[in-house]
Order: sequence, then structure tokens, then C-alpha cells
Amino acid sequence: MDQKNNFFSDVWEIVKLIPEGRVTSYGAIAEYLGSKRGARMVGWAMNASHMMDDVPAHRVVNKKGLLTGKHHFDGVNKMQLLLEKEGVIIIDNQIQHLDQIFWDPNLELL
DNA sequence: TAACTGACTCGGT
DNA sequence: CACCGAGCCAGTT
Repeated sequence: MDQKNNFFSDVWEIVKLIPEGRVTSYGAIAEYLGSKRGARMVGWAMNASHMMDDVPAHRVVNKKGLLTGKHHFDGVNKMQLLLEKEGVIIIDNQIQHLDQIFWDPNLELL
């Protein structure tokens, strides 16, 4: 599992482009890559992003703004802590004002 | 080689 | 309004 230049890299590049204090959804990234339903793969790519410390995976949440992937971090509350540190308000694993801080690659990155 | 899994999303009931 | 099932892509076993 060395650095592979494939789907993972593409996802990582987009995640790296997420501005601080902003978040996006797996589906948005998947859609940017051309596969709206490939959101599952995006999450899988995030799992592989562990070897990439430059990938702010904590800024990627599901469409509901729920921190579904928090359990895959070092600490269960690491993800929420990082987001709150950037000014994101999170209550019960759910991001507040999601529509305000939501960053859509198709819309913003275009 | 074939089958299973997964940090998702949408639509129907 | 809440729960259930199906669809999607690629990597892993």
C-alpha cells in the first residue's frame, strides 16, 4: 500500500483544498469526481488518507453534517475537537450552521 | 475468479 | 416523521 496515484489521490487533493473552518460532504466530492453515488468510495479513500497527514479528513462529513467518521480517528472526539478548533460548532456529533460553512467543490472550486 | 465490504445518498413505504 | 431497501465504485480477501 504505497502511495498510489489513483482515486485516493484525487479525493485527497480536493479535501486539501477545503478552506479552514469549512466542511464538505462525501457526496459532494464524489459528485465532483463524476460519481454522485460513489460517496462510499470517498469515505474509503479517507480511510486510506491516514498515511497522508496533509489530508484534513475531519473536514469531511456526511450530508447531514454528522461526524460519521469520528470513530476512525485517533480519538473518538479528535475529529470534533479539530473542527471546533477551526470555529465549527458541533452538537451531538452534528455540525451546526452546516449550510453556512458547507464548502461545495462543484460550486466554490469551480 | 468471485464475493464482500465500506467514514454515503436517495427514494419509497 | 421514522424506518427500510436499493444503488453506486473500487479495493480487499
